[in-house]
Amino acid sequence: MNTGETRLEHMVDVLKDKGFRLTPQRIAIVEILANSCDHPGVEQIHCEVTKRFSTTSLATVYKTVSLLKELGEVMEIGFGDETNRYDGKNPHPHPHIMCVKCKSITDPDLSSLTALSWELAEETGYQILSHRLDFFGICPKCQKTSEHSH
Amino acid sequence: MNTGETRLEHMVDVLKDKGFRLTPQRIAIVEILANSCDHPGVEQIHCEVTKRFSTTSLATVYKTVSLLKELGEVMEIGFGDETNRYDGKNPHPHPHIMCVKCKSITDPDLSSLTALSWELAEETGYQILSHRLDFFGICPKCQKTSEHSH
DNA sequence: TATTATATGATAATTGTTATTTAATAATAA
DNA sequence: TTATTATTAAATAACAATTATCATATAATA
Repeated sequence: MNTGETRLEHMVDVLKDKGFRLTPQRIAIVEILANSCDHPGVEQIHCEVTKRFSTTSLATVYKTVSLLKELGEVMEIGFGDETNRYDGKNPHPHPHIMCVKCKSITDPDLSSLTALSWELAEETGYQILSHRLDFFGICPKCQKTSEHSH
Repeated sequence: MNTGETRLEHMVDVLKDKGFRLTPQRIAIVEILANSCDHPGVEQIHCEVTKRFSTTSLATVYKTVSLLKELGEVMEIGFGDETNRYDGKNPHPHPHIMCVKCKSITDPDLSSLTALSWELAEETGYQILSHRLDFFGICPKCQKTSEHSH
């Protein structure tokens, strides 16, 4: 499965293969998505890119992210009234856990999840295409800081 | 737990107890949320209310729905770029399954889900407050109609 | 019935996102 | 290397869902 190429190289290859141009801004955005573990939002990505290419527009970030989304290379994590966040490391459906205080998002390992999909298909007759499993809570670090503030 | 009062009565009582006024529009919105099984959106609720109170403003629907949400009496179901939908029958976290074609949302029964929360808390050290488990697929009815169209 | 704080309705404002348009530029071939 | 050309970027307008504002209306209470 992993032929030795990095996630960044893979994403760049996908763009190249489909005939999309490899502009510096685009590569920078791909790098950010491929390397960041913190599930950044558009605003955060834009903030990062402009450190290297100061004139980069928000619209460019939106377009690049949504292009990568269409190509199946990033997964969008939408939270109600919050802004969207993106996962470029693992673009396939997987559970997330978000801290409601510091807004950090991490990927827990949860077995016994694929079993759920089967159970569901059996029960409802649906053809399951995708799912979304997100937990909300308070991370260990924020639990500590709220103790201190008492 | 259920003292014999209907869901509608309960929601009205909560409003009354907290000192919120029981205006006709508000009661109408609560009725719609308490009785509809199809997880309506704001637009759909507004459409229903105006059948009885024709001048009801969209803003009133938004405000009432968000009041009930804050009181924990309706649960918001947000889907990415789609508009929000609301569940007034069961305002506590529970799985949904949505048909990507007809946009219908139903509530499947899934056991072995609370176990997942425990597994997660153990693994991550998070204090779990809430969760969201949504499946996307094609419902039996839409599966049939797409066969016909071949 | 009068009082008063709260809710409504109409609409303006805001926010996240998408579309548009002109200028810039990556890829290609001469 | 340079010229060509279609694609991309930047700036900004447009958009849709939602929220805020404020004058008017009204539910609750005395």
